[in-house]
Amino acid sequence: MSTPFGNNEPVYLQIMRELCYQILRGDYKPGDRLPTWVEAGLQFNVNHNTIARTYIEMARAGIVETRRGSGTYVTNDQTLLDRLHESLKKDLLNEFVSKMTSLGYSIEELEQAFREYLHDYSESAFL
Amino acid sequence: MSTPFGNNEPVYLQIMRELCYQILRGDYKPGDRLPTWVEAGLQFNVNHNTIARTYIEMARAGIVETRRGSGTYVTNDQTLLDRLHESLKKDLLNEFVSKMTSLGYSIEELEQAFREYLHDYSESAFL
Amino acid sequence: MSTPFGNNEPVYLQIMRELCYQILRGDYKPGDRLPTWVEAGLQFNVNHNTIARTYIEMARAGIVETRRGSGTYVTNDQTLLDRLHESLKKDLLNEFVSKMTSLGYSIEELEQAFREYLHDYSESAFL
Amino acid sequence: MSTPFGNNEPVYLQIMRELCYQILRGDYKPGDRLPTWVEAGLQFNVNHNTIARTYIEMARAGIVETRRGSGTYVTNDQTLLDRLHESLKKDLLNEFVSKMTSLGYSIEELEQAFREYLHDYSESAFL
DNA sequence: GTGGTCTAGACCACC
DNA sequence: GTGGTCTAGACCACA
Repeated sequence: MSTPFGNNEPVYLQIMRELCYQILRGDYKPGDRLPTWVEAGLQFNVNHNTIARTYIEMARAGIVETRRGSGTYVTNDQTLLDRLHESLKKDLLNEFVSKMTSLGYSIEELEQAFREYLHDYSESAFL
Repeated sequence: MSTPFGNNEPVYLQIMRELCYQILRGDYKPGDRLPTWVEAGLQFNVNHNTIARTYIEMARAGIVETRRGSGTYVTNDQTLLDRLHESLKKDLLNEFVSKMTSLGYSIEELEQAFREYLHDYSESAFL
Repeated sequence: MSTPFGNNEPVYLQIMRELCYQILRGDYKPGDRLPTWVEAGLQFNVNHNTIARTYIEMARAGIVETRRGSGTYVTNDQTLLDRLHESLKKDLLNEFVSKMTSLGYSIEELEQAFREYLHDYSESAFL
Repeated sequence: MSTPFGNNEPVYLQIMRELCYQILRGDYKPGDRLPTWVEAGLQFNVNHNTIARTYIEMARAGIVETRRGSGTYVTNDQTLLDRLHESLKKDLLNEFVSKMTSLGYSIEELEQAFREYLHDYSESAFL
């Protein structure tokens, strides 16, 4: 049964999230040059204008820095990246726990469900 | 620092989620009558047409049943509700774990972060 | 694949159609007494008020005649019934042919499709 | 004598049927762009929101595909269109035959009535 | 300029 | 009085 809540998130935000995750988990390090609009457009299979918008938003958040005629670079401000990392972690945890409790789960049931999930997850990893 | 990913979800879907959660956690039981368009509109502080759209979507998903001139009722199909509950639980777990791993967390770190979060959470509950 | 056009026809009209058909094909003859509201309500599994509305509409069309405290009777005006019969036949043919041509069928293709359908139909009748 | 069964079908469904027919008979080919909300609203002389609802339903049925900021396009899934065409044909035949038999026509009388109708129909075409 | 959402208010069909 | 449809017009997201 497919969940009845469609995914309406704009494409440029989905890409922004993906790129932020790649930066925060170290795929791109501070100072690294991100792919050009066209390259990233091909990677994500979207129009390069969509990538442009993504980079603009990331620049506004301070995560990247664009240099005219040179490219888009990951910020050197490691503190900012760390804060962002921590902030996203907390958001994910908050969202997950709050939605599960909205579904009627107590803290104990939540822990139980989480354990079961990870158990199944690691088993399936052996395949 | 506020997370740089805005929430663009349409209001009628937010309300749909909220109502589904209320049904699934038992606030409304199978066969119960939901608030009328106007009542729910006042509750959620939106126009009654937005509620109408919400109810249409929920009816299409089989979660509720509308009877003209009478009202909107929670389905009596407990099986469907159970399946929906299970499905939503899995979706939430999947989304949480997949995003955390995208952020670079290993399974162990994930468990660790989760435990810490719940620890802080239950401590703050004593306040 | 289920056709994407739902059936929104009001219940009282569906019942009216069914009763008219029963009269026109002779299940009820001119002068016959129709079931009471309550009886018909049980037959069609609807509220007796819905039957009341059905009978009112049929009376307005002259097909039946209600006598206070006695019941609802099929009209004795055979001419009216004949005209109604002819009229419904033409409507059905018109609607069918016009929709099929709207779907792009020529007269020849229409005849062909109709013959095929009746062929399959009579074959399946042997089962 | 006008048939006593009114047509209460919602406008947005009538338009949906009309557009589906136009697509299925080839007025719009797979991949073609349908008129915008406003254009179609002017064509059918309804509010653009009614067209919006029509397009939403057609998109849900997979007949069209909407691209934000670009337009609404006929699906490229020819198989789906073929199935829909076949399904609508069968529905029309089923409805016609079942209603005629409900009216008391035997298969032979049905064939006879159909032939007569087409005969008159083609004669009138010469006018 | 396109689709998508939302509002405010009207009218209708049904119960 | 409930759900269902439709209008008219506004604003936003996206391309």
